[in-house]
Amino acid sequence: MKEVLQRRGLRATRHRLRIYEVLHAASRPLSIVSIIERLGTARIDHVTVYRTLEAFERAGMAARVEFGKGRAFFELALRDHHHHLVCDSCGDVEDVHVPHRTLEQQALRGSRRFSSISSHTMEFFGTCAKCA
Amino acid sequence: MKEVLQRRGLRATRHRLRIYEVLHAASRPLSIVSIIERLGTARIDHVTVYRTLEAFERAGMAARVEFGKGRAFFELALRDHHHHLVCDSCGDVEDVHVPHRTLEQQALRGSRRFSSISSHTMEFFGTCAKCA
DNA sequence: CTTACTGCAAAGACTTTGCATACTC
DNA sequence: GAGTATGCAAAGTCTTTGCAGTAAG
Repeated sequence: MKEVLQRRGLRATRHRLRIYEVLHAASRPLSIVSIIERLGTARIDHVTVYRTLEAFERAGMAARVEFGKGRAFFELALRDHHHHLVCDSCGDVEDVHVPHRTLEQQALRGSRRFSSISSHTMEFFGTCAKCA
Repeated sequence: MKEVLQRRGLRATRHRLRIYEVLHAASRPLSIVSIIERLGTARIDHVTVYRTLEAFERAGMAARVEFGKGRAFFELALRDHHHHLVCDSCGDVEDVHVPHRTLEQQALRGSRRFSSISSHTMEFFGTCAKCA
């Protein structure tokens, strides 16, 4: 695990390993607050959490996700590109795979003023089986 | 124009008409700051702008859009459902139409834990012709 | 004249910055 | 030991809340 960080030029401190563990265990995007809660006894300053996630993101280890909730969520960026299904009621998140390559092509084709598209975001909202 | 507001149960005050005008003239999503700037001499308190946009949204007259920038953007919700193409460089926005009905169906089909999908968000990021 | 709207002040939620100290490699 | 990482304090940005005064229907 230390290697994962060092290979990306990051120092493998105890705090960073712990944050990595939390993200790995969650296997879904977590808000900063939620990450701090799950750190439990580790008691890491919130500034450090912000800076660590920023470092992870820059290193391509984590991805930032927005659910229109006005705050950032993070997940490990180990898996392939996917999208999220968010429960309006309980906030639970499920990964979904939707063909998206053609979406960017379609968008570019439908555009009059853009010359290239580099990325996109897509989230779905609904009700999970538990809440239904 | 007053009718548009009154028909929705909102009082047609000078401020609200002015904010409506600004949104209409822009024909693209605007941040609160940008709206206040465009109000020019009107000098409307930012709290009023927030509350007005909230009222417009509740009445179905305006839609809130997020571009992952940590702040809200608003546009009139008069036109049909569409998505946005945002320039990474200058922030310019263009509307694009991408078939999306099937997207929600695909997502639901690919889900294991959700029973229904009610909405989605989708934004594209790239470079506009001007900035290219 | 009743009810909704507005402005001001203040607080709240989330995120960032500066700087001295502590730790990795 | 050089250079990064951390904690603390403080500030910054965007948004919301409370309340008294104002205006619309």
